[in-house]
Amino acid sequence: MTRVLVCDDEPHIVRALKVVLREAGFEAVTAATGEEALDRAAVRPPDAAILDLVLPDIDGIEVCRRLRTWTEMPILVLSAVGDEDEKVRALEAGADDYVVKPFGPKELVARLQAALRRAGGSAADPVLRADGLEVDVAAHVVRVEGVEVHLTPIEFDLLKTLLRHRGRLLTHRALLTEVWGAAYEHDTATLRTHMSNLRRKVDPAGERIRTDPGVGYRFA
Amino acid sequence: MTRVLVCDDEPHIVRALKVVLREAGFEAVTAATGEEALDRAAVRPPDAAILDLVLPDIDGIEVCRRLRTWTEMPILVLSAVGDEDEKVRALEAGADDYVVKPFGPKELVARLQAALRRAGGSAADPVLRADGLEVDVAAHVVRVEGVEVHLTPIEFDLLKTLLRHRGRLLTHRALLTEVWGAAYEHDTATLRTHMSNLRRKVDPAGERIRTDPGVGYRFA
DNA sequence: GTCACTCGTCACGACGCCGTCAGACCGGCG
DNA sequence: CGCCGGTCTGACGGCGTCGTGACGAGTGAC
Repeated sequence: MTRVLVCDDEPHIVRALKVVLREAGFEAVTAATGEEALDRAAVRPPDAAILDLVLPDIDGIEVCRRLRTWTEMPILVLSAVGDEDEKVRALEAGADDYVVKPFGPKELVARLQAALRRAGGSAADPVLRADGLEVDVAAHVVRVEGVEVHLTPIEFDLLKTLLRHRGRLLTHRALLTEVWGAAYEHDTATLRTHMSNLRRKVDPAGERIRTDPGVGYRFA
Repeated sequence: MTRVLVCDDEPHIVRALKVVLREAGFEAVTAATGEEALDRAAVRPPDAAILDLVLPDIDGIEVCRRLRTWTEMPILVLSAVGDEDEKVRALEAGADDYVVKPFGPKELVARLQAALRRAGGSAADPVLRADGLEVDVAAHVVRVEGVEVHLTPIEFDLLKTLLRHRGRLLTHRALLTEVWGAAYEHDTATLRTHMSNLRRKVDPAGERIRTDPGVGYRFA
């Protein structure tokens, strides 16, 4: 689900935005101050941000500018004032849109979706990361310690399945039915071979993929 | 210089916009009707478009939709009415922004620049570049190491699609439906042939277009 | 200590996919 | 009517991927 960071100091606005976004199919992450917004974005980057201009600590424009030093996510700026210079400053600071309160919920969602659509073209896909491992599921790209590694289709599906249930134990049966199909349910020999090949490519040190003897495998 | 297509049926608005844009460093191309705007854009694609919603012949939203069938240029929609449903319709039709009259000239320019920034690079370049490869999508011109290369329509679409999703793996199905249409979904033989021809013309060294056996192709 | 079991690894053969070429078809143009 | 560029099809050699079997290592039960 697409995650949107909402930063506003007025609780009732935050609550309203949360409802609107949830109904439109987004997941809202909230922050009441600029610092908090920057922290949240740093810890787990959202797919877009909605910032109020007036915040208790730092200016919304400054938040926007700092976000832009490391991310290209769509940023919408909200404000109660429609002052033209303010709009220009926000847009020049890297905001994608400037919406004046009061605004309709449908308009906000439409503007957010327009910004996301525009960013989706050039922006990077969501990437699963773990240790020095990066898996871009959409682009079918796997990098180990930064260098790209070629995986065969089966190896990629195997790694994807392991990573999707990161930490959880996956039985042989679960992996075989997920990757090969129900007919291969008991073909553990094949699974061993491909797991070996996968490890050689993405886990030469043997730290990431653990085997639970007699049961299955898990991604640490 | 960045060229902006301005479409409005009120002459004094067009004149005002022209001045504003010129002062901001843009070149303005004008049209008074929707059809004229579509014609001008087709003959020589501008880098962005500003469309009034109310036009003598066809709806501004319809113009927007038709432009979107072949171009991704930033589109700003202007309107005298701030009706929310109208905004949503315009944004869903592919517009990047919706500005309600009356608006300040600086705001308009800032919004235009924000849209251009987001659209790709910073400015006027409809040219996709990678390695020693240049693809001018609008002009249908391809250069390899500086020398122009002739591509057939299919080869051009193929290269355009690969380049637009640079780095991402495109399955056979995705390429076939994108370039040929849904009916050719399983016609991999044709795809192979054209991919071979395309490689001979734009990638004789075999470094740019990669094959993922059993899955598809990608542009490195 | 021995046995049974499972796991990881390697080598090998089979199969299917890939790249390439030659040729047929078709519409546009002179 | 003949030429020509563009597209699709079929055939063929080559190579990558996959599944199988064999072998040694590790582990726990008795």
